Amino acid sequence: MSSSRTARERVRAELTREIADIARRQLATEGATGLSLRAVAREMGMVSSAIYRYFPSRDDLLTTLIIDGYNALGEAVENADAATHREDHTGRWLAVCHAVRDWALAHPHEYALLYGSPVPGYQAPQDTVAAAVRDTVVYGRIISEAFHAGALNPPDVAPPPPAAFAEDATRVREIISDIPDDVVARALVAWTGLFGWVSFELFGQFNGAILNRDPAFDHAMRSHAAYLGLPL
Amino acid sequence: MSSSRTARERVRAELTREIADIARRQLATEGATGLSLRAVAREMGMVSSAIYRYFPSRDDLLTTLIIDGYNALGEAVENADAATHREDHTGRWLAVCHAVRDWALAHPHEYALLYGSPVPGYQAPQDTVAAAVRDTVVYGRIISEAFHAGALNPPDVAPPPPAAFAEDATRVREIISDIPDDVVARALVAWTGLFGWVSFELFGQFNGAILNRDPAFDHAMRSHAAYLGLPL
DNA sequence: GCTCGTCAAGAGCAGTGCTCTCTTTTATTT
DNA sequence: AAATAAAAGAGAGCACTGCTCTTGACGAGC
Repeated sequence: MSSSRTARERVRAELTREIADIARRQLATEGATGLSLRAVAREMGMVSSAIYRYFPSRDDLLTTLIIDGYNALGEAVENADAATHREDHTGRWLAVCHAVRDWALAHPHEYALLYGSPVPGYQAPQDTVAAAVRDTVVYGRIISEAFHAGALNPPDVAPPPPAAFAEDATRVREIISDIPDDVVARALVAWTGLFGWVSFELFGQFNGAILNRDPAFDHAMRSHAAYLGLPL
Repeated sequence: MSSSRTARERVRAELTREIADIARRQLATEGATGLSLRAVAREMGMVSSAIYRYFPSRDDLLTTLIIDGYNALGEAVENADAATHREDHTGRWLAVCHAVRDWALAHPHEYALLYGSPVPGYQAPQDTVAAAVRDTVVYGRIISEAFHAGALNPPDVAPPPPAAFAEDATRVREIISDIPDDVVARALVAWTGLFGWVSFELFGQFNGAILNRDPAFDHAMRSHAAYLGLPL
């Protein structure tokens, strides 16, 4: 009884996975707007309406791809961090930066789906946020551990964060635990700086100007490290 | 002869402008992928094929909107800079930052078109780049003037840019004139940091975490100013 | 053995960008 | 003023999209 039911559910899970895989391949070549349910169905030898047995709408398929994307990026970041020495906080930060950029360059359309313009009419469901912060959690752990190891000695040039920032800092501390407001503020600047750079590079803003990008990126991220107070 | 010819060309120019205007309104409400030539034609009381007399393709209409967008943002940035004291370089930087963010918040879909995921299959023609650097030119002027006024005293924590950066720095100096490589590098970090923040805010990455955004943004941009070496 | 839920298939709806042809309007030339 | 050339609008049509609804087949549980 349950064995046959699982047999059915197993083929269902298998097909669901295959649809997502083909969709991901299409996403990689055509981009988000080029993702077509009918094309996926065609490639599977299915009729288009059959897809709807597995994904109630195109947006649901997109959601799956987004969650998978966040997880893939998060895993890449986790692996990069794990391959470094725990006490080498600067190395960990740089490893995270390069992991984000490398993954983005390898999966430009997926990156665009995660960090580019939101798909119009598409409202990200709550399921995505858990996966979305996976890389941020790694980043937060590095900052937090560096701070508590006394390895964060920021240059004394930045103004203190405004009082109005306290509330947001408390919320951020649910991810990056136990660091003072000013470190939260600096962490935010570095984090947005990382993704700002990657987005500029990927979305064509550097075209014709910044061409030798590997060393420029590395130096920019070292600059952020210096601003964070990480030792160089 | 020429007066009648201009009569025809005048109504043509008028219609072209009206199409672009309606398209911009649609873009503002529906987003880039929701921009439909047929809908524009419908709103104009035209038949869809007639639009093609004015814009050979949807991409051409998009190009027009993109150029207009860059110009609108560039003008906003220029005005913000012009409203400050020329010697107050920090104030000018902050004015530019807020102008970019304010414009982006007021025109989220247009900002997404300019700085978000590139539209798939769409190749930005050369016409766009002239308009695209308009805000960067203002920024570059501020940095350059601050440097030559001796107002740039960066904290001595950042590593010097790598030798491989020299070539790109030369290219950047065509926009930001006469500043040394390390200032170019810092300027790049701040510039990407600004747009990284705005993109995060606009594309939903701050949702549920950073809510009191005005003061947080202002502080973040002051931090970039400090890193640039601008006096606070 | 019969019923019932699951699934694939197909037709169809409303929409899209774009092209082609045909007709009407406008401007120029003879 | 009439004839000609150029430009623009109208409409049909192609191939495509997401999505819905109905029909028919198959396998599991009573």
